[in-house]
Parts: sequence; C-alpha cells; structure tokens
Amino acid sequence: MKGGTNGRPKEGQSTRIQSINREIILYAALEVFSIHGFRGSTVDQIAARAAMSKPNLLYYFRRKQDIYRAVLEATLADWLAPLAAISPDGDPVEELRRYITAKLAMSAEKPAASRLFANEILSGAPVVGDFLRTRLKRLVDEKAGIIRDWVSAGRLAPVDPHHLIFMIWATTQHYADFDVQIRAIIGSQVDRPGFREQTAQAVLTLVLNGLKPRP
Amino acid sequence: MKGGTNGRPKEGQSTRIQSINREIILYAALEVFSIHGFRGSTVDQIAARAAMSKPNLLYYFRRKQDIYRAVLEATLADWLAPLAAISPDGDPVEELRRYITAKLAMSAEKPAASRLFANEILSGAPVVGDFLRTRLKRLVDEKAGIIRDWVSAGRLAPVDPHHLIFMIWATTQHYADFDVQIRAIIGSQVDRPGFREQTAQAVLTLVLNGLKPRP
Amino acid sequence: MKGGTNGRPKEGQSTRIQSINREIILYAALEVFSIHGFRGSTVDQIAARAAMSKPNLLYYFRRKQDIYRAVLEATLADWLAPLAAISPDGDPVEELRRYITAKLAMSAEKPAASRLFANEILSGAPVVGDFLRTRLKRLVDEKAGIIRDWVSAGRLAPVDPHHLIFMIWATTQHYADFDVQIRAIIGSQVDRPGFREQTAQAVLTLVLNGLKPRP
Amino acid sequence: MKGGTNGRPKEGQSTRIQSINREIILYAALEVFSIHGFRGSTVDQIAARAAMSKPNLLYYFRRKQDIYRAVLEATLADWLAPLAAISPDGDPVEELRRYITAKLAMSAEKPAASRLFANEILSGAPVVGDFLRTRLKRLVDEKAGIIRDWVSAGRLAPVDPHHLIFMIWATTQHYADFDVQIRAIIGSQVDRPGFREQTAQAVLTLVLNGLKPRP
DNA sequence: GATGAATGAGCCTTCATTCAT
DNA sequence: AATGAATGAAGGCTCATTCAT
Repeated sequence: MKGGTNGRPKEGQSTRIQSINREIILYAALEVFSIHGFRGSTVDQIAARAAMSKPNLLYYFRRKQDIYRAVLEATLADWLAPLAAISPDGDPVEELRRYITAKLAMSAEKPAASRLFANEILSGAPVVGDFLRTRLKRLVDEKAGIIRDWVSAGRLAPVDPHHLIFMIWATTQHYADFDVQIRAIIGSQVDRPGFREQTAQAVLTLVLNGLKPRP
Repeated sequence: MKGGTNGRPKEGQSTRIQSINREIILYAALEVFSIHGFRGSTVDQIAARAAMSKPNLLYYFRRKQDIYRAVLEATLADWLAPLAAISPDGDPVEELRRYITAKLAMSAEKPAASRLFANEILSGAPVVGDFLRTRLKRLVDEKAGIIRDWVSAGRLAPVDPHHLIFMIWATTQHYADFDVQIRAIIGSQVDRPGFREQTAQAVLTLVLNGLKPRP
Repeated sequence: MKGGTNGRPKEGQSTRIQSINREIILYAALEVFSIHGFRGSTVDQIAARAAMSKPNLLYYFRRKQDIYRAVLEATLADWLAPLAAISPDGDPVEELRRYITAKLAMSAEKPAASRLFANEILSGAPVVGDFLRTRLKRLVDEKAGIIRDWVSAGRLAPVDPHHLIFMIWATTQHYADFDVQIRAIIGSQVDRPGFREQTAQAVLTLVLNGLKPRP
Repeated sequence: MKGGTNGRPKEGQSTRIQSINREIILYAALEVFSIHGFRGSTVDQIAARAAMSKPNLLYYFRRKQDIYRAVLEATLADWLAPLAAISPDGDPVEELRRYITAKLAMSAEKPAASRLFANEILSGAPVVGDFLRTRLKRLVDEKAGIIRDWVSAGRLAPVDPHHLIFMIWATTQHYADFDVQIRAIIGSQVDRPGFREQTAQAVLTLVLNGLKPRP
C-alpha cells in the first residue's frame, strides 16, 4: 500500500486514479466555489458535482480549506502567465494588445477561475493575501516599470502604469465576473459566435484610442 | 385591537426607535454581507455589529433574507442615480466625465455597497436578477441610445455604447471591489489624501484619450 | 389604582373590563389549546384569537400555564355537572338516558372543551391528574355505587358500573373528539339539522338495548 | 458513482443496520409523539429515547415531519386490519364480537399507537386527513353495508351501522387513549392479570345486550 | 480506494417572558 | 390598561469532519 501508513494520498507519489480523481475534484470545486464563495459552498455540493461520495472526496483532501487552497493555487499560475509575458523589448501597443487579448480569452474560457478569484478578493483575500503582497506585487511592480519606461520614451501616452494595469484587469475580468449582469442587459447575444471578437475589438479600441475623437 | 402574530413592527407606521434601529441593522448588515456574501454571513455577525441581541434584530427583520433584500434595495437606488443623470443635451465628454467621477466617488465612499452588489452578481443574482433584467436594462438601453447618437454625430470616437458602459462600471467599481488587491500592490498610498483625485485623473485620461500617444 | 402596587389584576377584585377580557382570553385559549394541546399552542396564537396584544394578554395571565390551568378549571365544573345529576331515586333507565343525552349535548355544543380535556389526558394529565384522582374518583365511585344497587335490584342488566360509565364517556365524547374523522366518513350530514337527535337516538338504542335482536 | 446530496440512506436499498435503526427510531418516536403530539414533541426527546445522537437520527429521517409521517403510516395498516376482517358470511354477532375483541386487544397491546392516532385527529388530522377521506371512508362504507344487510335480515337489532362502528371505536380505543383517567379512577387493578378479559366481557355484554334487563 | 454511519458545532428561527413607558 | 422593545432558552436542521469497515 503506497502512500504512507493510512493510505491517504501524499503529494508526490500518486497512482493514476489518484491524480485523475484529484483533477475531477478540483474541477468540481472550482465550479462550486466560484459561485458561492468559500463559506457559501458545501463539501456536499462539490462531492455531488464530482460524482463522488463525500468521505471519498475527503480522502483526497482532508479539509474543505485544502480543496479551496488547491483550486486557488492551480488558478494563480494561469493568472500570472499573461502579465508575465509582457516584454520590454516589444512594441508597447502591441504588447498591451496581446495582454488584453489574452486576458479576455481567459475570461471567456475560464470564467469560473476569474469568479473564484473575485470572490476570494471580495472576502478580504484570506488565503491569497500573502501571494498578493509578495509574488503578485513584485511582478506588477516590474511590469509597471516597463510601462513607465515606455511612457518616458514617448511611446505611450502619459498614464500611471499601476492604474493602467488595474484598468485592464477590471475591464477584462468584468466579462467573466459580471456575466450574469451583462446577460441581463444585452441578452443572449453573449453566446453568439462573433461576440468574443467584437468585445475584444471594443475594449482594445477604447483602451488604445480613448473616447475623444481623433482628428 | 391589534391581533398581530407577534407584535412585530408593522410596515407603514414606525416609531423613532424603530427607524433608528432599522438603520443600524442595515448598516451593520451591509458591512457583513459585502464581505462574506449572503450564505457566508451569519445573523450573529450582523447582530454583533449592530450591538444588538440576535432575537431583537429578528424582531425587526424576521428572516436573514429580509435583511439582505432590504440592504440590496436600499443600495440599488444610489446605484442608478449617476447613470440616470447622463443627459443627451450636455457635452458628451463632459457628461461622461461627470459620470465616471460620480461612480469613482461612490466606490470611494461606499465601497461596501459596491462589494455587496458584486457578491450578489457573482452568486448569480438570485435576488436582483429581476431588477437587472427590467429596470436596469431599460435604463442602460436608453443611455446607450444617447451615446450612440453622440457617436453618429461624430462627437465621440466610434465605440460600442454597451461595452463603453461596462468598461466604466468595471473600472470604477474595481477600486471598491478589489480594494484588498490594490492595497496589496500599491500599499498604503491608497489612504493618502490626494489618492482619489489622482485615480480619477488617471482613469479619465485613459478612458478619454486612450493609450496611444496623441500627436 | 386598584389591584396592588403593579396594577396586575388580582382575583377577587376586578373591574368590568378586566373580567370581560379574562372571558375573551379564556374563550380564545380554549379554541387554541383544544386543537394543538398545551405544548403545541403558542401565546401568540391565543393573543391573535383574542384580538389582543401578547403583553396585554400576559398582563391578565402571567404565564402560559396559568391560562391553560384557568381554561381547564373553567371546563371541569361543566364536565362534572351531568354525572353529578344522576340520582338514586329516579328510574335507572331514565336517569341514564338523561345523562347520555346531556353528555351528547355538551359534545355538540362545546366540542372544544371535550377536546381540551382529551388532549390533557392524552398528555398524561399533568394538570388535572390530581383532580382525577380525588374529586372525579369520588364522584364516579359514588355513582358507580348507585348503578350497582340498581343492578342488584334487577332494575338494570348485570353490567360493571365503571365500565358502563367509561363506555358512556367514550361514546358521547367521541363525537366531539373525533369530529374530523366522523366528518371524513359520513361527510357534511353532520351539519344537517336533525343529526344530533339522530345520533342521540342511535346511541341510546344501542346502549339501552344492545345489538342482539330482542324477541 | 454515487453523487447524492449527503450520503443519506436511499430508499429501496437498505443495509441491516439501517433497518434496525429505523425501527428503533420509529419505536421511540411512537412513544414520544403519542404523548405530546407532533408539535409538542422534540427531535431531542426522540433521539434520547432512541439512544442516538440527534444528527444521527436526522441522518435516517431528514425532518421531524418525516418521522411523524412514517410512524403514522406504519400504524395505519394495523389500524385497518381488524375492521377489514369483518366478513358478510359469518354470524353477525360473532363477527362483531371478534372485531371488538381484536380492537380491545390492540388498545391493550399498542396503546401508544391508539394515542398517536387520537392526537392526530384532535389536531385536525393534518397528515392522515386524506387517508380518512379515501381509504378509510371506503372501507367503513363497505362494512356499514354489510351491517345494514344484517339488520335488514333481522339478524341484528335495528341500529345505524355508522353509529355502531363509531361506538365500537370509541369504546375500545377509550381504554388506550384515556388510560390515565381510568387508572385515576379504578386504580391499579388495570394492571391485574384478568383485567383485559374482564373489560372485554363488560364491553361485549353491553354492546350486545344493552342495559335494559332482558326478560 | 471507497463508503455507510456517526457526531459536535453552529446557524436560523421561534417562543415565553420581561422591561419600560 | 395597554403596548413596543428586548432577550434567554430552546428547537429544527445543516455541515465539516471522523470512524469503522
């Protein structure tokens, strides 16, 4: 019997079925936590979504918190990737266009991840607080530096780099986090084929050119 | 000749102490619900914040749901006001500037209200769903029409009106909803005196002028 | 201010409005207790039926138990009267006929009283237990003696007096206590004008003559 | 692949320990409900009697109502059996003698069941109301028809069949429902060995022969 | 690797009762 | 004589977690 005295799966060594089940659980948990938040979600709900008995689920993750933490961590990596990709060597507008497009794609493809994160932050970031203050801050500050340089070089309009980043986050994530509201207002056209491209177009135009008509 | 079921305060007539306590409760509930969401909040927490015994709190609002609904409704009115104020007769840029400024002010002054709303939407809008599909949609569609006219007249750059409104919502509310994250990244300068104006400046510049340097 | 230092009404001295309100309360309490029993009834229900505020009701009867006790006691007197009226000097059949008729009349006119009593006994007679073991037992034993004498004298068929009394109680009270069941079976004819007389006729025939055809 | 909401035992399949515990609970619930009625009983009381923790009890029956309903239904079958056994082909007096004897036996052996039923009816039959109006009514009407035929054939004294049935119910159940009162009056002789037979003797004599001395 | 059974803690809500006016 | 306001003590039910198999 692998995995220690009580057969509970340790990370590192894991059979095929173990890692499969972990995936199933994490996926189910994401769906549930992203809607109801940590306290509003129940282990039962997650177990039901994972088509698994509750004790079996707790065999893989001993505590509700553990599942939550695992889902969040699995999400954070994806979260950082697009921002990390911004390079000081590219063309400023092109780099930002790519970043915005990537974030919008994530919102469309993994809305649950975005909502999970939003919920966590709204609750005061009890779990990812540390991450925000350390890794995220470092990364953001670094990229803000790049943007500042671009502005100094006259390659971007004079904007505060941090506010720019916040604005991009807000705008792109909004389409995932406030999906219900958007649907309530513009209806099912959200599900039409071209909607994503149209959205990207609108957001990019706005962020890059602004509202004032250019001569 | 009363004959009520429990001497619970009747709607319509209310004594001084009643309306005071109602206010206290709603204020406390806003604080609690805005952080933990509906399911994550407990009546105990609210009662504690209201410095009131739990049964006394339930003397004013029979059910947790009733409190939640009342807080939300009290919030929605404020919510609509700035958008409703956009007038077709004003200068487009000026009207939008005023709108954005007003929304940023609300985010700064009543962040809890914004978070409460965000939580409700994230949970699928179980309570305000109807409101979104009716009153909000009507109002947004009306204002979108105004913006469309401005664009047609060449007084605004060609933008999709709905996406513009979403973008403004996202950006302005972000400062309330993701406050914790913003603080984690740019630290306590959030609390410095001029921060609000500086934020407004940055957002307005971005939304109005865009990123690309203007010649 | 009559009635002592705190104005609570003492028995003995009472203003007109006080005794009126007491009556109203007792009447309302009878209706409620007779259906839901002591524990199943709430002061609220009684107050609502009495068209009175709860604190005002408790101004007259300090505790729920007090109301219950008062209603029961008010009922017991009526309860005993018909049995007490059985006289050793009358004709046996005539005396019993009168008794049965009187009990049936009470069932029809004051079904709630009968049900209240039934509920109390079903619950183990926590309040009237003493009464049963003392006053009621004395009275029943006395009347049983009379019946026994009648039997000895050959004026009644040889029956056990106690069982006879129980049977009369059971049969007559049944029409009040199990009213719902009777209605479910024989429907609304219960409310037809002649039903009471018809019932009396049937019960008397049975008790007096029995099932076997008489030659 | 279970995926249930809470690992609550499914109907249909049940392990040994499940059916044992269900029995224990139903038995305990019968004792409690029969004395205090539905509203007057607490899940705590039942759990205590069943020597089980409250949540464990609720693991088997999710709601207090479910337990109540289950106990009642388990009782109703027994309830109908003796009446259903009356056959048109037997001797009328003999059939009724058997019925009365059977009902008295049930009262003596399962007094709690009788009291449970009495409590339910007194409360207005909120749960068994439907049963009374359908299955019970059908059965009673059928048997009433048989009795009516017997009367027509001169094999029974002229009695109203429904009132006869009510009288038998009343009389036989009285010994269970009003046990406390009977004990208060005739004391502990209730527990003496021959009491049951003596009661049966008395009731049968009365119902069959009536009070008037036969020549 | 999986599940049925069990439980302590907590949460929403009701209710009898009291206090102050 | 009456009522609005307040509260402690349950009571029904849920839920994360553990135990045993």
